[in-house]
Amino acid sequence: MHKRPTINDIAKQAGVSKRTVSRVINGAVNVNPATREKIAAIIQQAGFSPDKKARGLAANRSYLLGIIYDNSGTYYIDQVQRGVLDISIDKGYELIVHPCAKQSDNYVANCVQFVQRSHVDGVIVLPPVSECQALFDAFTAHGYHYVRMASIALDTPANMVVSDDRGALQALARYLVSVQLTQIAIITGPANYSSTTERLEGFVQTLHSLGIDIAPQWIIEGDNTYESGLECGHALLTQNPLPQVIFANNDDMAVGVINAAYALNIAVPDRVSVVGFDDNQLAARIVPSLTTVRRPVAAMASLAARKLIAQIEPAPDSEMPDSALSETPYTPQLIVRNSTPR
Amino acid sequence: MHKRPTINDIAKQAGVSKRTVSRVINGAVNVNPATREKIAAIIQQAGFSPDKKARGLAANRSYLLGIIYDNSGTYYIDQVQRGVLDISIDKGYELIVHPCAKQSDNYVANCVQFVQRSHVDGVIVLPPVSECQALFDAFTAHGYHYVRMASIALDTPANMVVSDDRGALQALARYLVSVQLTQIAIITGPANYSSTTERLEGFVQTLHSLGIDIAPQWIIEGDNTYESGLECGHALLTQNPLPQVIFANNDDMAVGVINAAYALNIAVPDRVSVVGFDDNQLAARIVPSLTTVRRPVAAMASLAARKLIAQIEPAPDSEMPDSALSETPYTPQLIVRNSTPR
DNA sequence: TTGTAAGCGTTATCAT
DNA sequence: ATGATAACGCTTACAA
Repeated sequence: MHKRPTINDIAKQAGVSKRTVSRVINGAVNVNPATREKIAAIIQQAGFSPDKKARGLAANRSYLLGIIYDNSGTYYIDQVQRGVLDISIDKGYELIVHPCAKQSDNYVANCVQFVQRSHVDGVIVLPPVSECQALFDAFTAHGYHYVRMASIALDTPANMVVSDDRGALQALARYLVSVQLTQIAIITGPANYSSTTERLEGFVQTLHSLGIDIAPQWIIEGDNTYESGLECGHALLTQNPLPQVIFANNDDMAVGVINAAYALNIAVPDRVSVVGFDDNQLAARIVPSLTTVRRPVAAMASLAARKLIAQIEPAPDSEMPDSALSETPYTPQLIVRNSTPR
Repeated sequence: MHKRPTINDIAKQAGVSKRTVSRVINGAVNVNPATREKIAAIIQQAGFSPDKKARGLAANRSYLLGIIYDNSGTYYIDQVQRGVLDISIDKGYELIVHPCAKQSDNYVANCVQFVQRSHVDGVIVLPPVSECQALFDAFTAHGYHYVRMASIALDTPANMVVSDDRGALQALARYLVSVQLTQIAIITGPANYSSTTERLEGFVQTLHSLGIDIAPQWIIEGDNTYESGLECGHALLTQNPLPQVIFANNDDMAVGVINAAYALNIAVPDRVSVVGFDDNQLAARIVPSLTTVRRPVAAMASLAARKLIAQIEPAPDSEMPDSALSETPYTPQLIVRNSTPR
């Protein structure tokens, strides 16, 4: 690595003190416009950009954001990373990643240690890790900044970005009823996830309000994996009579159901329809393509980044009005494809 | 964020100078064992870990590694990230991500700027970005450290991690011939990618050596996207006679072919077999599941991290023998599934 | 509007 | 074997 220009080099070239250069860098107000422009030009021409570690050392910041996740699905993760970067880069923050193993029981300590050693200024936490209250108790105890992404407000607004999964499943319920699909089975996610509850309740309650109730043996619990979908799908599809529709708590399981149906020689959607949740890359490409629910993941991640940075940088004034961070309710969208009748 | 203990706090507590604490942290030899243990205990008990930015400021390092990619597929990206972290964390480096838009024509400048502003100590570059020579000329000119992942040695061994795609397709050719599948069509990747050439040549030449030649109209160029697979698959499947097998340069395209076959009501593998490359998450889940080629992506990424760190930290001695970085030839593995006859 | 100087938490040089 | 002390590149009181 070659030597990069420093603030001193710029100051020397401009014939001013480095304090003035610092002012220009940070957009302070009290600088002579002529001086400012001159310095800006030199900075530009020299390709200078302030050293984040030096800057951070002085300001007690790292200008690093972290992102913590386990098995959120690679497509989801990728979208979150891009959504966060869309915002953070402009604000001067880089993004560092921390995949963790939620099943290992020391993962709270592992995540705390990550924040400690990496010295990130704050972290964005994806589901299902975002549901682990113990983790955020620890973060709070340490005074760490964080934003959680989830399907329900588990925390203060400043610490949360929420998608309205409940509303999405209300819409799905209405849609299914509207196309006469009323014998419905459900493969839920793990019972202790709030995403599971939100979706299940939104679905079941709306169906109930429309006069439809689901037989208890048609609600079974999966674990959001493909294998689980395969297994639960098999269980459901070997019952008699068959449900008209199976809703799986996510696309991975829904694809498992489609595979189970295929193995049992049950045509989708002719004999049974399948609906998922996520709209991941499989959804559009599986045969038949999957009817599912899509959340605006990248946009949600961008908001998470904005909220996190707002925490880190106490508003200098009312510069960033709260409205910018207000809850644009992130309403997921129902995507109807070929795994339900047209 | 609460105040963390610093080296001064530790020094004070231990009743020694901070230079001595520094020695303990860095495992210097000239320290009294008793002193060392005492200090180590205090560090442990205080939960102290040295501040990377202060350390980096003094040592002219950031202890940050970067990873640059475009559309390598989210599953591939995720595996690389985890593979890199497996190594880098132990060596004290965090990982920062930079998705970039290769189609935008200023992306070389964009990537250079990323390295500049983030002050990463080095970057790992994934295909297809890793094939862009202009980028690495720029990196070299700036004196940046990098490692490229690709299907052929485009650079010095220290800067490359290579998978033997050519060998994998030789194996595939032999397999197909062994099961009597000899009327073969190919959907290649973009002609200017070396991965395309390696796979195509390995395949075609081996087939030729086995007495089989491919009709020119059965070799068409795709662009590695699902949509392209759909389109090229349709083109191939509306010819008469039909090929027995279609090899697509990656899984996304192979899944496109399967969808095209489905649309044309052509049974896979009964009337036509399909083979892909990557073994991404779709491959095992599409119906029928896809015969494909799997590279040890995480292991390759780990090696890339080791090579990169070796560049950054000039070997103190022969501590890390070159053998550790030697080319374990990364031979991909043929995965036979249901899109070819059993 | 601009500059001086101290300090952020480390490592590195040179003594002792 | 250990310790002063000066960097590293920046921000920030405090002056001028």
